[in-house]
Amino acid sequence: MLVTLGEEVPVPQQTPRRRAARKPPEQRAAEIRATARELALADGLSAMTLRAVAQQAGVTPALVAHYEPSMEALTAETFAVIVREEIADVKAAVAALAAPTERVGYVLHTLLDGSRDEVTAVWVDAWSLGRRMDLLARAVREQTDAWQQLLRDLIVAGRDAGEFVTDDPDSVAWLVLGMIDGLNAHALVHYRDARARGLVMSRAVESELGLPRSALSKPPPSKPPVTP
Amino acid sequence: MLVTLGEEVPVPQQTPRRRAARKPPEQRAAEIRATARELALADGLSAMTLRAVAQQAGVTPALVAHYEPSMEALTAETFAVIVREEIADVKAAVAALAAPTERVGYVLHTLLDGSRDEVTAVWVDAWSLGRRMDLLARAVREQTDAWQQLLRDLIVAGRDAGEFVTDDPDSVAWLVLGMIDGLNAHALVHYRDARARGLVMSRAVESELGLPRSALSKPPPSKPPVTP
DNA sequence: ACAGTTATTGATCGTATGGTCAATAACTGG
DNA sequence: CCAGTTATTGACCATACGATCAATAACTGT
Repeated sequence: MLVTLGEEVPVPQQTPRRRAARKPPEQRAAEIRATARELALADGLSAMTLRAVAQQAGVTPALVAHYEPSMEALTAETFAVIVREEIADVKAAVAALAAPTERVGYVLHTLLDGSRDEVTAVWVDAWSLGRRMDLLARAVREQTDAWQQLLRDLIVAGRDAGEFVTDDPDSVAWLVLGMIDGLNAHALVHYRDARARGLVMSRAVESELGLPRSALSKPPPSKPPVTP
Repeated sequence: MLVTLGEEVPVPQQTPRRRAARKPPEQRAAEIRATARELALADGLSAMTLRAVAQQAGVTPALVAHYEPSMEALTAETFAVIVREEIADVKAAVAALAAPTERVGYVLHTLLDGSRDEVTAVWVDAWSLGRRMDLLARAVREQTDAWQQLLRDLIVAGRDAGEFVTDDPDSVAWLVLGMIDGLNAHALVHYRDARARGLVMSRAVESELGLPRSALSKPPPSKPPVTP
């Protein structure tokens, strides 16, 4: 075979990626974690590979590995960040509402109207991956507890205010959380009408909390602030 | 470097695996699918790789690839088989019970007592993988519908028999299915007392079906037959 | 302007994935 | 007993994964 000098080597070379600018470690670390968060929300936790994060961050895989202890740790941490953010969002929104009934109504509505499907996908991935990743499983447990606690606190407050009637706020909180997660998981692969889901859910919770029919099914009065 | 004749080659060679016996294609195909089923139940759908199935079946990866159109197809089919089996189990067990209330009580009990955690894990994997595997997503939709239909039929029968009161069996069926899936997903990573889950769930369903308190919370009278 | 520090990288390793295909070896019927 | 059929395999391919480490290049303080 003849060798032609100056032959074009068919290196794919997708956008040659020049060297990343040197930045203070804290900033770079923050950027990498932010990128991981975006990636997880966009394509799921399992799409959050070393290489994918690196490319999205405009950086070498080696650098991601340098800043993060392991991909499992980054996955667990990213999951926790996303859920903490969701919880903080909801807490902030709820704080702007006065009555416990309104508050619970808002929570059900915002969690079931399909506007948080990306987060649902992250939860589902976490349940699945959590069986093989201990750190992630731990994070899932913690965040599940945090959610349950939020719901329980709302319920207890409502009971103390005389709006709800229940003898077991803890169990009701677990039940409601289970309903939300289950219905959302279904919605992920099988889009039934979000409205229908919201209605049946509201009815069930009304009954659990001793509320009059359709006390929860009305949409919330206004759209509270949401961290972007 | 000197070459020693008769040198031991450090091939790992874990149980040399002699050639698999020649079998009729239908039988071999059945064995491979059975192996896939066992693997999925034992370690989850995502553990069901070409090589893992092959090794478990005592066969070469190439043979698995030869008998199955693709791993995605095998995954989807295995998922469907497992869930169809679960549904058939429950249907058979329920048929042995007389009253609709008993039937619903049995379903709740058997789905929430933790004895079907392997299947729950398969569901969770399917929700997660289904976002990237179209065939699997399709199977998930079909089997979700099948489950909903089973529940709805039970509810309608109970209403017709005058035991249940509800004006929307379809929605109640979706709600109950959602509760079950959500609580089971939680149980997968976070073992709360199965008994507690069953109780709160029973109470909620009693209320949805207009049943008297603790009509469902009693354990079923006897253990109906289960396909192994 | 130079030396020291350190953020970033390329090269590489070992392992895993799903998939293809010609070659092999075990049956089968004549 | 032999020829034809075919179930099974080994040898690959291309790709992806997480991770490590010496080398490089961009800053910093003097």
